[in-house]
Amino acid sequence: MSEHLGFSRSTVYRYLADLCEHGLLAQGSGNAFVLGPKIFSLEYRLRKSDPLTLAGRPIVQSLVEEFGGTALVNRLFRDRFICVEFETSLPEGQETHRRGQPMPLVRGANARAIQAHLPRHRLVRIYEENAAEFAASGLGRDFGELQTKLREVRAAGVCLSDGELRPGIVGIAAPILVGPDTVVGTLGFVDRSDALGDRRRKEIMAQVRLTARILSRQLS
Amino acid sequence: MSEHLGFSRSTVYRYLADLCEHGLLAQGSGNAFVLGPKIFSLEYRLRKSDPLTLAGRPIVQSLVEEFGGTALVNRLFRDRFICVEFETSLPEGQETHRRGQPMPLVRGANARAIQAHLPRHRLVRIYEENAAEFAASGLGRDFGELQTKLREVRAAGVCLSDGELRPGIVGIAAPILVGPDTVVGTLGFVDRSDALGDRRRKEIMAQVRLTARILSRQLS
DNA sequence: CAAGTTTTCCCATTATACGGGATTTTATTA
DNA sequence: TAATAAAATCCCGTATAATGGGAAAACTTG
Repeated sequence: MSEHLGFSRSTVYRYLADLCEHGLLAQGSGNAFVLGPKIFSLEYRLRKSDPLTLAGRPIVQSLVEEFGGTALVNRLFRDRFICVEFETSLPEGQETHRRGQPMPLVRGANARAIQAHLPRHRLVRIYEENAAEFAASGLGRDFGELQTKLREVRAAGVCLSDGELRPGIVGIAAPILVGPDTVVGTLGFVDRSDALGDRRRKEIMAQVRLTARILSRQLS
Repeated sequence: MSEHLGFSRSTVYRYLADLCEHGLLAQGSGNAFVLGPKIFSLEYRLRKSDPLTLAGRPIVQSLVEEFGGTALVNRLFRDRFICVEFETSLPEGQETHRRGQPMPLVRGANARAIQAHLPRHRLVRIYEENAAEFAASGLGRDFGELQTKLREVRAAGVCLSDGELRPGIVGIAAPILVGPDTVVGTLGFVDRSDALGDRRRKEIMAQVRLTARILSRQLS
């Protein structure tokens, strides 16, 4: 560790002792270190206090009860986009998503829902940093084209992607907004393409759009 | 904040900026600060890597499927004792326990299961720090009496408490051990007293004991 | 039990975090 | 919209606290 971090051995010992002392690390079996109890308690606090997580839980549960598949709430931080709540009807271990997982900001329905409501300068930044990926995935060979597509998404209030992130998987997502038009996250739904007929997709899109709007209102 | 923490205003601004920078805090709506995205991703890592959590999940699920009620895995850290995995058949919001919640080390079945396998000096310390509570709850007016009781628990490999922590609630717990006799946590089961007849209790105790032993072996 | 290894402890040095104050930005009111 | 007040950010010299070297202690291993 000392080598890897570029600190002297004494310093590494002290660091480890301090981190353990404060519960951020813990000595696991053998001579291994694992993340400590503080992580659990911080997550517990977060879960109990974060309004998005709190309000999102019953919603994702209801969606999955109604339509099967997987439903998730994702939260946008300054630069990261993370799944903060999810529910699935899939058997244990087969989930495609999980709490805490980083979500892509470029491709997929959830990314699109975010992009559509991002202030221009933030969108530009994302576009520039990932120009190659945008071009490769077809949507937006230039920035103008992207904007046109996003304007549609914005008008619709919900968006669908089929096989854009993973082949054979459909994603449906709607933005969660606070205030007039500030996006703080998305409500997403995911299922296998062949499990969802055209009629079903429309139905789910309508529901996701509505529930995301309810969530938005609860937070405002 | 500056007043409360005893730091100058500049320092507090810098702290907040740094913490946000690293994702430990995030600026919430308004001028509030909330725990940041790093908490989610750390918890995610922990969940994916911690063997106790990993191995515990299917077990608590199966127990609840079989017997209803609530099942939990608790992990003992140096000084803290925390629920790291739980499953319940109770409707949302009515759970008595949750992931991340600190568990008591003095009273209740889980506490007893830990105490019974703690090295002497650690038990002494806990006893001394909480002598009043031990005495008040009847078990162990002196250290000798406590030891006698714990010896029984240890022999049985499982223990039951009725209304010891919360009136009308039964707890059943067995220690999770690695190596010859090092306790790292407990497997617990909780339900309403009136929902469990004598026969049922015996049945569950046997199962909890067995599954805790399986868990122990998986970890060793 | 001795040789080797790991861990802890201590202290002088240096680097970096701190707070005061200047500067910029945001909010408030007339 | 301008003027005033308040809040937030930035900058830099000083002082404090983190660092690494090395000695001592504890633990492994042959």
